Amino acid sequence: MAKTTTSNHAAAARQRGVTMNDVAKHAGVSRTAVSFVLSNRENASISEETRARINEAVQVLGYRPNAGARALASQRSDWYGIVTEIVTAPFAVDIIKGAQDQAWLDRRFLLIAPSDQADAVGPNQGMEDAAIEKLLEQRVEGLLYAATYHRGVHVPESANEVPTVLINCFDADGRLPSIVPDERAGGRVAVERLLQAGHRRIGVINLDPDIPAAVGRLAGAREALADAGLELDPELVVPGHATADGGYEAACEILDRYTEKDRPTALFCLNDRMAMGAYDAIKERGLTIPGDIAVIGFDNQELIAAYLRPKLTTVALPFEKMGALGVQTLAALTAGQPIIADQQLVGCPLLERSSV
Amino acid sequence: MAKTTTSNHAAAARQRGVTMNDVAKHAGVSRTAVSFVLSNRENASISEETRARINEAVQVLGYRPNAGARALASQRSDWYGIVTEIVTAPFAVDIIKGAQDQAWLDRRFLLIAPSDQADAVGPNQGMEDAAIEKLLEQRVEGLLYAATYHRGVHVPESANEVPTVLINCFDADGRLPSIVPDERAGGRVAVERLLQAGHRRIGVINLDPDIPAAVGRLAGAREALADAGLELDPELVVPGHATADGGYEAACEILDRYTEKDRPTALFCLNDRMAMGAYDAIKERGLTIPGDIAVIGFDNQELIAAYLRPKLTTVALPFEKMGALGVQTLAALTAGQPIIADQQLVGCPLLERSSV
DNA sequence: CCAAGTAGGTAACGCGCGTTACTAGCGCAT
DNA sequence: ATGCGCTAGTAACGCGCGTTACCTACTTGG
Repeated sequence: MAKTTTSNHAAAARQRGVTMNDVAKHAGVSRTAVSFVLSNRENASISEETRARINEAVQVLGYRPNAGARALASQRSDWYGIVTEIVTAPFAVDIIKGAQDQAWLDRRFLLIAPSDQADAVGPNQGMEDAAIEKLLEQRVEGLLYAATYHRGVHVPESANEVPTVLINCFDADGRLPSIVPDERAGGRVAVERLLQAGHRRIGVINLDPDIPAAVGRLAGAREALADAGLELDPELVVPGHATADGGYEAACEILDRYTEKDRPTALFCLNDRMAMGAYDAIKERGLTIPGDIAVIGFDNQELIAAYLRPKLTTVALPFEKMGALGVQTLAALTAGQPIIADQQLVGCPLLERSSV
Repeated sequence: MAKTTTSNHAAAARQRGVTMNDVAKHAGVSRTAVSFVLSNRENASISEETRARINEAVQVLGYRPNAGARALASQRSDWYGIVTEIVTAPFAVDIIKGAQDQAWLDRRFLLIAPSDQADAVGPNQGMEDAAIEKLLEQRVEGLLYAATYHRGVHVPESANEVPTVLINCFDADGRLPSIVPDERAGGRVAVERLLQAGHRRIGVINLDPDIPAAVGRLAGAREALADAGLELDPELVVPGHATADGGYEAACEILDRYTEKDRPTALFCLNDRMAMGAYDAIKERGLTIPGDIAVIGFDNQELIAAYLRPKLTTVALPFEKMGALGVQTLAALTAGQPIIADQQLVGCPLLERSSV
């Protein structure tokens, strides 16, 4: 009964917003005392008894601090902002999640701004500027700028007003710290896995050869082969369009080009979408995975890799980890610590499934 | 040159935060005048000349309003909050995007709170409460509560303190307005499409028969058949686990059970993941899609539907639209307008691709 | 020449809170 | 009695802004 009354009281009071003043009155103390207790001030001398009275009043009235007012008075918001090109892109989301989780652990709030409105008119740049502007209006203490695929970017100038960290991309103008996947190590681990399974003739379905992902992954593949005393046969590297259809066509070409003896026994597809297409090409020819041809992908696009049959062994891009690291780096920067490194590389773990 | 100076000036000033006072001084007017100009007040009488001077000062100094202070003074935040179980779930993200875009159009900001931290300890409920609490501390004016799959939910009590709208779920206690997909109409359109293509014997790979998705889609399928003077053969409805493997097994069962003559010529898979498995079963038996067997899915899980070969014809769940509608409904509620309806149904459009 | 507008502003309060400076009371040594 | 140091607080300012009430010219009609 008493409990019901209390909770009703709380609900009613909240309607109009219970303030510290209300709490102070209820506890019979000054608002300052309440503030001291709530912010757990070290050198404040408040007796245990009044402290208890205040805490009780907070409970009874259902007091909830006003984050905006607190930010205004204390001149710090505890907010970070993240702006990313395509909020619904499968990868952007994982970055956001990693950052969000980490921010939550640090008792901070992550404001997420879209930079690609559905009905945006004109160049994307304008949208991005507006998003950053909006975040700065909220007085975020730091900014995260994330790309959906690893590449160089030009960050709007307004980002320079607060500490900024780039995720999954790097500053083409070379001033801002960034966090990117270690593509090279990822390519290496993929091919090492194939070598370990006994494959010596490995086909590679390549991406656009100019992007960092292709450059890094291919370099890693070469390293792994070199370690085993092998070389990458240029003929076995076929270009592919970064889709399932592209992978299908590339796989067809490589499979039909050789006799059964010369045919590669494994395919390293530089992304999972292409691997998905390669599966079709392989199955179409009556070959089995991994019996006749082993396949390894890259990206770990869950919806594909985990549902293909057999499930696809692939190398994961560490999006969540990059997001978390981004927040940590930002925390360090806003705390005035020096930058750890211009560019932090994050490892790409191999995910063993059933296609090798 | 002059421009450089200006922008430097602006950058330097922003460091310490340019306030309205600074603008007022620069323009030689009172802060009130600045406020009037910036908020475009109707009945304020400011001459065109001083208005121009103020606007110029804003430009020169690089003034940016402080959203927190504004919220504090005006007693309205222009913020909505959204809390959803699994931020990275493929569907949740689309809801967020729809809501985000709409909020942006309405010049509002959407705060996104996760209710499923990676390292959450104990029951999920605690996390959700904390997330809502955090949003209320930011003084959001309304709350969106989204689920990743259509179902009944219990919303934490604290959500009652501000207008709340449910998306892709409904209040099991029946008090809050909700927005859900029209599963029945979706099921109907799927089967109508198959009928239109000449199929008369249609297999259905079902979901857990108790969830709203299964109930609605199946009911819609029955309606479509009834309109064509047909009945749904109970034997042709096989239960499936909601994964690719589940779809594979269900499809195997239905394909192997009949002779070529009695075999259904089309499969309605109640989700795309199962359709993905069904593809494998069909191809494995040397049958072609859609030549021998047409397949239609549900959900439009892009990464699957758009990359399967042939691309999967499916019925889309209108996540973005639901998100947008959620924000619109919230806007109406916070404006004091009466609720349009307890439950708003949103249509599920058919996406024609190549599997029918 | 005077009262009554009207255009063009400004002073001052309060939003909810953090923070600094100050005070009142008390025990204790001088 | 006086001074000192300590505990347990409180008064008051300011954060940046919206808003109301008010004030001062300058017309305009009578």
